[in-house]
Amino acid sequence: MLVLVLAEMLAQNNYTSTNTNTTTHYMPELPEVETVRTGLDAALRGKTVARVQLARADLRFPFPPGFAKKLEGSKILRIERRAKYLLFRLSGGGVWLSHLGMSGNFSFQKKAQSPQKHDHVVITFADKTLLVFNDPRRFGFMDFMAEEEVETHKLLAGIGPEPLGNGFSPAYLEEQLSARKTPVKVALMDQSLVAGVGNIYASEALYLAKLDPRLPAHRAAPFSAELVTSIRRALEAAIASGGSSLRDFVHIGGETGYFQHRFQVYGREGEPCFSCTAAIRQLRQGGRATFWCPTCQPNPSKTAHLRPRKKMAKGA
DNA sequence: CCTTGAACCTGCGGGC
DNA sequence: TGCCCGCAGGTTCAAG
Repeated sequence: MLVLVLAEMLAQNNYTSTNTNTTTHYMPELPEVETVRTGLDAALRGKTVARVQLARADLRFPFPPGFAKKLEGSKILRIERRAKYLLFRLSGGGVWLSHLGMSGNFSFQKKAQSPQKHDHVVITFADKTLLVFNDPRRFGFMDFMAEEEVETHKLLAGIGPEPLGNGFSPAYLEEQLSARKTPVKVALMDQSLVAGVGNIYASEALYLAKLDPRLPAHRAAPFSAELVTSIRRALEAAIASGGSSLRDFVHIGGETGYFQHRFQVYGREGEPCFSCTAAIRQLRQGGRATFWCPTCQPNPSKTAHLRPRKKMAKGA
């Protein structure tokens, strides 16, 4: 049953056989990747890879040499997430790493269907079920490594603490923000500072924390406790929404509430703030769109005096 | 070291 | 209808 749920949920963009729904884009930041991970883990755990077909030699990067052969014959033990990366742990000690980029999409299929545009990887399992990776923009990619290489993998080694883990403490965040002049919103999107916070949830978290996204990071540092709480709340709410849509899907029959997850500010320029009704505003920071409420997230010059207290001298 | 901006690639919606 | 433009979840890289 869950298999059907997953197939539908993950095949939003290229579902063909009974597609009557509008196409929805899903946005692979941490909550979305975590929801995908949950679904894939439930559907694929224990399955043996029989065949891997690549429609091209590269996505964002070339597939590693012998990629298909390294997967074939292995059993999927479990699927983990680190930042926005998926790690498929395989029997034999191999790890299949995957990133969804901007438009990557895994769909699970009970039987082979006619290939769709941008289907780049088709994996057939021993039980004849299939997993298809579709990615129009090809910002996604895949890699393969031995499990002992995970910690030192070039793309994983520099990633900051998981925001929902213990390593992401107010003290840590304050230290990190204090050393930066860049706008706090840009800082939160830096994967070396904290893992998995992307363009949407950076705006959402700052709204919850009532902080102006333009505030220089070092001036936001005193509010690190609020920021940690707000980041976690924003991410957890979205994950919960994804989880509930997984459960509810069977009853809804086509709509995934997950994709209707309501954002407080993202994408809502000109619309009323849900808290104060002021018009949500938009600006560009580091080339990306930022959304904020000018009333609930007041100007830096007005927040300066709100500093709780002077920072205590550090050390012994 | 930090910071900024361009680049990667396709699809879509708005304006004309 | 169609063309052109800007924009979109992420990350890497070069240059300042």
